[in-house]
Amino acid sequence: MLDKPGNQNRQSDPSRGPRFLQIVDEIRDQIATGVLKEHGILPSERNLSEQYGVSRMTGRRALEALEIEGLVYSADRRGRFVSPKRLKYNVSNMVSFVKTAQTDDVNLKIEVVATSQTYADSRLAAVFDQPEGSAIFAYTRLFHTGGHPIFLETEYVLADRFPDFLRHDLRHSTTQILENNYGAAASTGDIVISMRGVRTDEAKLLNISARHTVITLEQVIRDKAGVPFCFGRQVWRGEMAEFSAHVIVGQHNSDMA
Amino acid sequence: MLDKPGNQNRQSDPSRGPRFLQIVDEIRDQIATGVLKEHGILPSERNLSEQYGVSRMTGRRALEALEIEGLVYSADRRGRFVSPKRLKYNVSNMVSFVKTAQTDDVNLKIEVVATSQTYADSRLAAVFDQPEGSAIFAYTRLFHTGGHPIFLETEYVLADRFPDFLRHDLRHSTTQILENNYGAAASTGDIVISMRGVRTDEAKLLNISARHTVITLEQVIRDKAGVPFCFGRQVWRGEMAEFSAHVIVGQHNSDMA
DNA sequence: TGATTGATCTGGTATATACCACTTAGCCTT
DNA sequence: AAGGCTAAGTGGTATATACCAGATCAATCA
Repeated sequence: MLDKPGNQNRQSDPSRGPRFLQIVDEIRDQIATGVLKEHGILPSERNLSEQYGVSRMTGRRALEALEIEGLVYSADRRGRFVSPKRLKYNVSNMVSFVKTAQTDDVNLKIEVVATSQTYADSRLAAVFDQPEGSAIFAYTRLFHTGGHPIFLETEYVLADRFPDFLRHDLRHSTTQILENNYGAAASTGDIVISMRGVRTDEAKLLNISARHTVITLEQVIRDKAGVPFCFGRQVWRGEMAEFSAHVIVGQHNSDMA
Repeated sequence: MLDKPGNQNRQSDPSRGPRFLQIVDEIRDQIATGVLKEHGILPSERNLSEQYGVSRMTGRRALEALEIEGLVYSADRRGRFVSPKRLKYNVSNMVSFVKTAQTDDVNLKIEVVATSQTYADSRLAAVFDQPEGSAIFAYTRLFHTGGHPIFLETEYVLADRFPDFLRHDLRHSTTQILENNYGAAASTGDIVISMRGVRTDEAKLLNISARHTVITLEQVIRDKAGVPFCFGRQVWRGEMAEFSAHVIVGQHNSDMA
């Protein structure tokens, strides 16, 4: 059961900790100082192992550590690249988020992945405070910038209150569509944020491997009267996620488990 | 540069995808069905590799995948264990969070790691809208349940407004202390949530290895007049994190970068 | 010109081996 | 009973090797 004795394999001095972390530090510096730029390609695993005189697996460990940190992303069988800077999502300002992000240097693009008309399951019924089976419009969109996916969003709206909703161009701010065309203005919201492992279908759309973690954000949007009219689930690449919000203390709609 | 030819090493049928993912699926099932319970110990890497007839590294990959998912945590050189269920943090209800969590089945314990009196740097000065160098009380606390760390929190309060603050028992809700002893009631807050790699000092306190990701939550707490009186930074074990909040749409204090 | 092929790159998976630092439990002193 | 020691176990790190499948691109063929 014990590993058998054998030859020495440690290289260079182990005083500064694990070899792969030393490599991580060097590459992290190169990213910080701009030697490696956003979307710039990193050395391959084999290349790195030669550069530093370590085995491929050690070079790989270093690159994987950088991926976990979020500094680097991997494009399957094409190489690893420097992650772009985070996109900041202000939950309290959903309307202008899409607008500013689309005009900014960010150049946010929205791709409509799927649309459908379904009926409320127990969860949606509870969220909207409507009977089960109520007609619901659902649509899934992928947000990305320059071919780089950032997050997936599936939103649900009541079909009765927003007739022909799916006829609008969903590549724009839906909060804006709801406000301009139906007079439904967002006033407050309940959000739940959590971290978990990515699912395979999500991983494919987000262009990440199955071993990554994502941040999920669920939100119920209410009008001035407190009536919920939109429910959304977002799945963010972890390294791209940053959320801010202005919250009310003391009120609690915690029926969102 | 090409890998050289060699012997066959693939075992069993590769039709159902990578071997380590099949192992992951089996163990995930065992956790879901309760065969393995919260804080229950999992097979060791060597043990697992024998059970499934794979190499130790493959067994390791499986266990690491479960760690990334958040289903499993690793206690260095003691083994791997099933993660407890998430602790839900309602940002809109900070006061009762500590209270209910301490009486609940959760049995939340607070350990005071450090306290100090310092002076506001530019960041804190901006947050509190006070001149740089203002006296500040700072304290860091570790929240855990049954020896299992959940998150670290460092909070800052203005020393002038809350004299002798550090004299109170910080193992209780500080929001409550501030309200009961100084009449400072939380009314609204600005929060920022983000995911990143853990730092080594944090990793030590949270009892996780350096390759993990954490969720950070920063919050500025304001009274009824909108005056900020408490600033906090939380660092959560990713798999333990879940946040909910009641947010106001349309207002934005986005000077929290 | 346009499609196909093939060499060569990439990351992903897998095996086998080995040393290390640390924890734990039991045994054996004092 | 308290302390110290040791053997066995654990995860962490590291090397070396190998095969696979997808991506890329240049050379080649129709």
